[in-house]
Amino acid sequence: MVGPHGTYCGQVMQQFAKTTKNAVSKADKTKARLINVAKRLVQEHGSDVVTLRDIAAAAKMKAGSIYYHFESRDEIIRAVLADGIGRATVAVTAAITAAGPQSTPIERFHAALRAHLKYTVEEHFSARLKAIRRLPKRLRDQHMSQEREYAAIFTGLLREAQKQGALRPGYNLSVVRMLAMGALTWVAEWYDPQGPMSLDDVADELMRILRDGVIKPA
Amino acid sequence: MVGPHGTYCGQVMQQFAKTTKNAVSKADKTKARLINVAKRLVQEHGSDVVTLRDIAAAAKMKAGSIYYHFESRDEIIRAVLADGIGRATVAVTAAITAAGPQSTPIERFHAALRAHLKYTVEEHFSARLKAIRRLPKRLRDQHMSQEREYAAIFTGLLREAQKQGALRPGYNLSVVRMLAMGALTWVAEWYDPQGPMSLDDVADELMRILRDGVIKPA
DNA sequence: GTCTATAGTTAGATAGAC
DNA sequence: GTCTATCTAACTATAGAC
Repeated sequence: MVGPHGTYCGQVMQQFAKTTKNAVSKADKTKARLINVAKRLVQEHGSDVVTLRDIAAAAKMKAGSIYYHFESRDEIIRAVLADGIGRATVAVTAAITAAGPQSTPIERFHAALRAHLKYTVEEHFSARLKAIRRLPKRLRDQHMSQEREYAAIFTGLLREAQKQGALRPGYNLSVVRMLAMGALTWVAEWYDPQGPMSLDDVADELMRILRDGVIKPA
Repeated sequence: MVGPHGTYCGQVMQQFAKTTKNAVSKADKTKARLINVAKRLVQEHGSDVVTLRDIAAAAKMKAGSIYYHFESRDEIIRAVLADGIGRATVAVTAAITAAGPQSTPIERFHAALRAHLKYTVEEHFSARLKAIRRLPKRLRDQHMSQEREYAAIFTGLLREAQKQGALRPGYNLSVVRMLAMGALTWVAEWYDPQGPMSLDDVADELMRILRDGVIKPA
């Protein structure tokens, strides 16, 4: 009657860890399916309005059955958040790697922003914001620590650029990073895929602002 | 048994309109008090978790009595949003006026961003984001039209600056505005009032980015 | 592992007394 | 105008059959 929660307790990004192992039980698959289904629903309707019954129905199960795989509704939401930030990390680090070892930190930062924006908008990241506050403290702390690791990727690139003397002096890099990523986080709220700009265009526009500024020098 | 909803139906920013009239009934006062109480609760706990019973208790009433003043819970949330954006508009236009007629559009834009940030963070504007999606379409449309009017203040200043030739060419001003305001909207998520930076410092940092860029010219 | 059935809560909303 | 009392409808979560 007790589900296999304990096995993964404390682990972060279960599904990524799992793929490196051989044993993938039926429970693992069902759990992963539930996370994917829940993610889709949360993206579409917001984390607050999605019920266990919704998730169960979309996964062609009954609501009660979910409790075999998760201890509570909050655990599912947390798993969705962890999945999202895990995949974002993969996407961003891949983009950085793709920039190549010859690239400058600024070029890598640019590539990272592009990847971040693409992921953010396509996965409707802002739906996540809504979820975080509602989580019980323990789960929220877990999420915030993942969030910090993710942010550190970007700050690290800026710091590299700074060390190479590529930045104007006098900036607080954390503040610059938060302003830049805030600008991109908000894009999901106004971006129109039917419009003339691609997401890369938007990221490039931000990069141009960071590079040149908007205002003509007097 | 029917409340006075119809009297104000379709009106925007009731409380601002009211202050210009003489007749302020008891119902008007109670309604305003309910909006203020609801706003405080929404700021503290998020729009989704605040219940009518919470609002009633904080206003020292019983839940059922609220229905004399509002048709539904959604109407209260909408009133909170309208109140918020109304006050933000007042704050921003006041800051622009305070910049004086001799000021440049860029200076006025700077003043507007400062006021916007101050209001956004102090009133925890981001709580609002959470609320918008849940509103029924009719109320959401009303809110979005107010939102557009507010945004137009900022785009207007940028367009003035552009006309005076103060901006670098090739920028989409709406995109610049949305990126800049997105950066500030996100500030409420990370700003620490105990930290070394004031909110004006943050706004100034963004203005410096917009002015000079972050990256050294090659 | 998934089901059915249901306990236990809590929410928004309404009716009628005062 | 505000109250009490209550309806109805949802939700999370649990228990036990299969």
